[in-house]
Amino acid sequence: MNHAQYWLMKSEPSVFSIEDLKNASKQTAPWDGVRNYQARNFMRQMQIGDLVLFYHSNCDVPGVVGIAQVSRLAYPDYTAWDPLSHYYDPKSTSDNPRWDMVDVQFVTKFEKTLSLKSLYHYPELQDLPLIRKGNRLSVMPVTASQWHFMISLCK
DNA sequence: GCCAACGTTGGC
DNA sequence: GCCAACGTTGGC
Repeated sequence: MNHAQYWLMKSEPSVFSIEDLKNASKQTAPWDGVRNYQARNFMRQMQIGDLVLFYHSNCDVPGVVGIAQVSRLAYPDYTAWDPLSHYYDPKSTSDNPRWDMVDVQFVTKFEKTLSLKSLYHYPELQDLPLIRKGNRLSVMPVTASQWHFMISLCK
């Protein structure tokens, strides 16, 4: 793997959890439903093999729960075309798709959740968008040093 | 369930 | 292009 990039992606576990990814066919699933341009643009920058911190939001203990890797480059999010989908967006058409997604594959689940609350304590992570006040970005880049620091916290 | 922060929409 | 209104996110 050459020059993998690092990312963090949020999901509500009641909708799609790391367990769901682990149990999915080929332990792989499309990261659908992103409806934010900045987040979409980050997904367009992803490469096969990029590593992803899987984050659980809107739950008892919000935090990083494991690792996934990008297994397919960005392609149109077809849930935007499905009128019955929660993610339906009539402004996205197959001729001119507005939203993209990537596929991610399960890598590992941490024994303990790396809680958001604990992450606030570390100056090493002060520039991580996740812990900036009011940040709601659901897909964000993580620097190599931030990545290695967070991984070291899991040991 | 509350609500602060933020993004998007659309009238003008 | 401004900006008020509105909808969503997501921690608490």
